[in-house]
Amino acid sequence: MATLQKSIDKRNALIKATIDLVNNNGFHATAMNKIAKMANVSPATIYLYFENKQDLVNQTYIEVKAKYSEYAFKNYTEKLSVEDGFKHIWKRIADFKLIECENAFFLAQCDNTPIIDEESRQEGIKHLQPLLDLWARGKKEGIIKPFSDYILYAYSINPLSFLMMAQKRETFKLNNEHMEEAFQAAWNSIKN
Amino acid sequence: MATLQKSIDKRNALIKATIDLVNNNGFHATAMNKIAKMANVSPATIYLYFENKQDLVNQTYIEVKAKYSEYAFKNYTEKLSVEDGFKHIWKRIADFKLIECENAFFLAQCDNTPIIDEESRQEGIKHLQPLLDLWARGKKEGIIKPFSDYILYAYSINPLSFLMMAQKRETFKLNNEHMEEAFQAAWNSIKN
DNA sequence: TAAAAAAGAATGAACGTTCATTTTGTGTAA
DNA sequence: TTACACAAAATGAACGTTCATTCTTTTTTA
Repeated sequence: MATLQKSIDKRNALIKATIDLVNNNGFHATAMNKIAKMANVSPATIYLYFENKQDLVNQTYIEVKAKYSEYAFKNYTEKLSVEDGFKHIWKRIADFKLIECENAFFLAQCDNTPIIDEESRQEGIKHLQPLLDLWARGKKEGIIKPFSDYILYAYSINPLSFLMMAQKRETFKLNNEHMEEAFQAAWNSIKN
Repeated sequence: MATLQKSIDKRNALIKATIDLVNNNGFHATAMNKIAKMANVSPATIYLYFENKQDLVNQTYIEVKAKYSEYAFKNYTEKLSVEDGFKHIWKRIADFKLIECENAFFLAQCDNTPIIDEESRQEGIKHLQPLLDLWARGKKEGIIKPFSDYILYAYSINPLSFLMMAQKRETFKLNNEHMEEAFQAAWNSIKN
């Protein structure tokens, strides 16, 4: 008998190519053809790994989103004070958006367009729980304003996406001083 | 001699249809065919008003962006104090994102994807000057933190886009109380 | 050697755009 | 006021191209 296994490398190459091409051309302008070529694979091979184009982009989204939240909570522990915990997570997310900016840009694009199935989108949201828990504790201790989580996120985390986008477009160059300012702004907007 | 004039109504209908379809399907998934049908026009007619599909979406972007900044600065005067002036503009922008949310959503999509020519994007940025002037004054008077305009924008204005998106996806329902909270967060993040 | 994996060519559908034609509206002559 | 001429505006069918996907064949490997 012979059971080969599909190469994880090929799958990774396909996902990487998808991110790259979608980032630069958008989802629908990205041909399966091109994805295959960039991944050094035949177009037909894609369909051994993914059901169709939509499935490919959905899975890419979920994978990148998982990588994002894993990165965000690396080394985080609930033992930290609310302020320290927040600063830790905030800095990790900031790093991700700057260092893994191709991944972050892909997420931004998915989150601002109708290319991702609602189901996959919901799947991606789940991972932020530790941050929500931290906020709940902060509110209880009177350290964080009693705002809805949506507003807390909009003002403390999401602005990093805007800065990343400006950076990517090369209309703005983030340095360490900017980062310090940005964190101040974030913390001031949510702290009590 | 006979000089008919192309109907402005038709052009408007085409732009409206473009916004609607691009919002719901994305740029590349929107066929000229469908735009024409929604605008009650022949596909060929589009090419009397616009060079091609890219030109159509570029012009739509510029038009919506102009409407946005006109809305933002309605009734604003430099005679207001920095805080009052900021609150005025902020509320106008918030209203736009909630009331004209189809327009706002279209802009968000354009600003987060590569569908718009860089040239058209630059064209759209110009209009925010009064806000930048206000910030410059605020910094000089020591009322606003000496942050770069990108950071001020990211933390005080851009979060509204995130809230609008959540609202549009019906995962969040903004009410007046939320608005008050959001303004507080915005002001706290930039005030000295 | 047998079955999974991969390949590349083939396919039909859908796309943006153009072409040949018809319709519309206006200035002018009767 | 009417009728005509004519050019701009508008049309629907048609075009060539490109796309996602599939089919058939070849390659790989246990």
